[in-house]
Amino acid sequence: MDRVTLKDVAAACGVSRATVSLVLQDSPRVSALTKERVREAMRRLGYVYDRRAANLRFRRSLTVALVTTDAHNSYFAEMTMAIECTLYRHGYTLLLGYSHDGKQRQEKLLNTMLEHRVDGVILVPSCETTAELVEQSLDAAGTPYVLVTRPLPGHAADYVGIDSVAAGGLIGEHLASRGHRRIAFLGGPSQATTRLEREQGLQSALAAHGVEFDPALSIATSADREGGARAAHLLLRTGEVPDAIVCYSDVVAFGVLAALRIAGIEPGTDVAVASFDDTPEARLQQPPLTSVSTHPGRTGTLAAELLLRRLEDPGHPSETVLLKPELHVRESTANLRLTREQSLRRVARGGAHR
Amino acid sequence: MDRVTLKDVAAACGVSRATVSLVLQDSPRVSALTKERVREAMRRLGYVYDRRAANLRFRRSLTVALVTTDAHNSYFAEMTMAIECTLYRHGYTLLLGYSHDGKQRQEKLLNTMLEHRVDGVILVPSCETTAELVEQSLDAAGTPYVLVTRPLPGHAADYVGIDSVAAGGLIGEHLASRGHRRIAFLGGPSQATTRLEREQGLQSALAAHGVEFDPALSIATSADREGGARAAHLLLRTGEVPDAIVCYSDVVAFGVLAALRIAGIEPGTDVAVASFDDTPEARLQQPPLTSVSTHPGRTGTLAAELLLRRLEDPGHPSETVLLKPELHVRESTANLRLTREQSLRRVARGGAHR
DNA sequence: CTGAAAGCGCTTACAG
DNA sequence: CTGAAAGCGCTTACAG
Repeated sequence: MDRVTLKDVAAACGVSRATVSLVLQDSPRVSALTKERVREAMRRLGYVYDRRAANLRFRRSLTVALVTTDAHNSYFAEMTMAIECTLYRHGYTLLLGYSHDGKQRQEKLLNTMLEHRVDGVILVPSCETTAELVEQSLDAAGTPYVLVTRPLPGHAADYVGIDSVAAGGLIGEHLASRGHRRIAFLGGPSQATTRLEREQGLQSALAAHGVEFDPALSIATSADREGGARAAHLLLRTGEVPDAIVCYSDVVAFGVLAALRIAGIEPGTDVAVASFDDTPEARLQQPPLTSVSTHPGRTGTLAAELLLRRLEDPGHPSETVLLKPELHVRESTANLRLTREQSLRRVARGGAHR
Repeated sequence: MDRVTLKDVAAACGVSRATVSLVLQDSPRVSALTKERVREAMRRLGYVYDRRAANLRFRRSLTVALVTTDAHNSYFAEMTMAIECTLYRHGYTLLLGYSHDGKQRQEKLLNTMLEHRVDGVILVPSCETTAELVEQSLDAAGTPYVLVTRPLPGHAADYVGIDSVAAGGLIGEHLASRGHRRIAFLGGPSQATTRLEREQGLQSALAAHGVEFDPALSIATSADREGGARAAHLLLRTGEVPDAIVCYSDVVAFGVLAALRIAGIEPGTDVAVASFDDTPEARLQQPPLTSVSTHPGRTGTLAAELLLRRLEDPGHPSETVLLKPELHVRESTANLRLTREQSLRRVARGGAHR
């Protein structure tokens, strides 16, 4: 038994395929009676609309591709859900691919998505993605797209992300104003724009308080738990415990916390710890983790909305949306009793550092 | 400028569309010289293969739909990644939809996926999904599918999940053997098969140790952090702190831990806490959480493999794969010093309970 | 080794 | 209000 098509439905009610097609679109040009008869036949025969065929004519597929790095990080999971939700509400279906932060895999995925004739693409650029790469694939194919989370320097396209410099600044300001002077920045891939920007913001804010950021305390690793643990090890190997540790992300921080404890250093007591993302898990740590919210849900929603607008109006000038980060101070940096003790140590050590 | 099609490429090299199509498939029927010429032209013109059109003829779309509940839970995030990875390796692209555990939304999503003519579907059935519902949509359309994570009683289809009864049994056995007698089961939707099975396994294992499970201590809520907190409140309102709390999932446990602390009850010290999923976050709690691994990655990979096999061989008898759970004992239940103290209390209270 | 023709399932002007 | 015809971009026998 073959699949039921428009032709079968048409034959079953003695009308033409054109009429059935019009019923499908609920066109006012078809009488109510005919509509009812056709619809009844569709139900009876178990007809399922074939969008591929329709889209071939129609030149729209009502699909959007999301190519992202992975979903281990709950930031990306949140963002993905928000994107799907927004697309769903507008009748679009999501095609999803994980690049695993690999350039080659990303290229293959983008190509496949284009072959599937998605109407648009939302891309979290993998680590080594360059502006040329995107131009050669997406722009060349004339497929609208939005970049998310990681900016691509020197590239004019719709972009949604967090203001990473400001995010770094928030933490720097917070730590410096509490008197911390020796501050490490742990984890995250060294090439990542996000990392560079956060560090830059951190550094500027510290400088504004007369605190110099020591590049030797910036240790780049992968942006996962293992990376955090590794960075913490490398830091401790220098024999120095800084006043505060800023982690590239909450996930990195989890690894850092574990490594510190193994080394007998109590986070929040012996050293302040702060990070980026403000995942739900950050709140649940012991001590609860000071973290800068990067608004994954809002980012996803905005990205989808920006893309949908561009689909409607391809000529719309490209737009960059930078969300404002928010600092959430928790016990990992806010325990006053402890910071007072630390202040003493800090003062005692002060001369050696400057 | 219109999109470049086979026709344009054919015209550019003075061959027919058929020949270009054969080059695309690297058919041995075309000479090497012609192939090179055609490929060069495709590059030069920026030709992008249109799978929709190809599939319309070919009757395969090389796409698979995943309809799952959400991705807040890192269990589902892991599973989704494993599915995407396996599909990618076999040349399939993933269409993704989140039902948010809603029956209606799931139905709409499934319908859309069928309209997109996916070759197969991987479904995490939403809460109220019945066997009939699945039969009316997926079976009626003749689209192969695999059920994941949540079984559908009385339904013969490919299924991959964890043996939830065994999982509950592992925790029951562990807690009973440590002398715990009053044991609560918190969180998770009451209708969920998974919940029923875990509770059943828990109850049986306790019974084997002569411990009776009190249904009054089984409190169903949503399967998220808030649900956990709510369940803990309801439990504490009875005025009793049980010996141990079994949580429906790690995420629920995070809510329970927070609520206990707010109430001045220290998890691991005043009450043992265990849960299901063994997410990376469980290890990172204070105290580290005893949890039963439910193998999300393995589940996803197997589900995709089962579906791919069925796509190749539609007549293959349907198969149920039940993964064996694994108990990971950590400090939340394993702190011996504490359990000894608790034993005393327990003994002192023993008479009152039985 | 290559081409002309039919067809996948739909939609869209154009007639009537 | 409804139908006949062309066409979306590809593939697949069938000829030559």
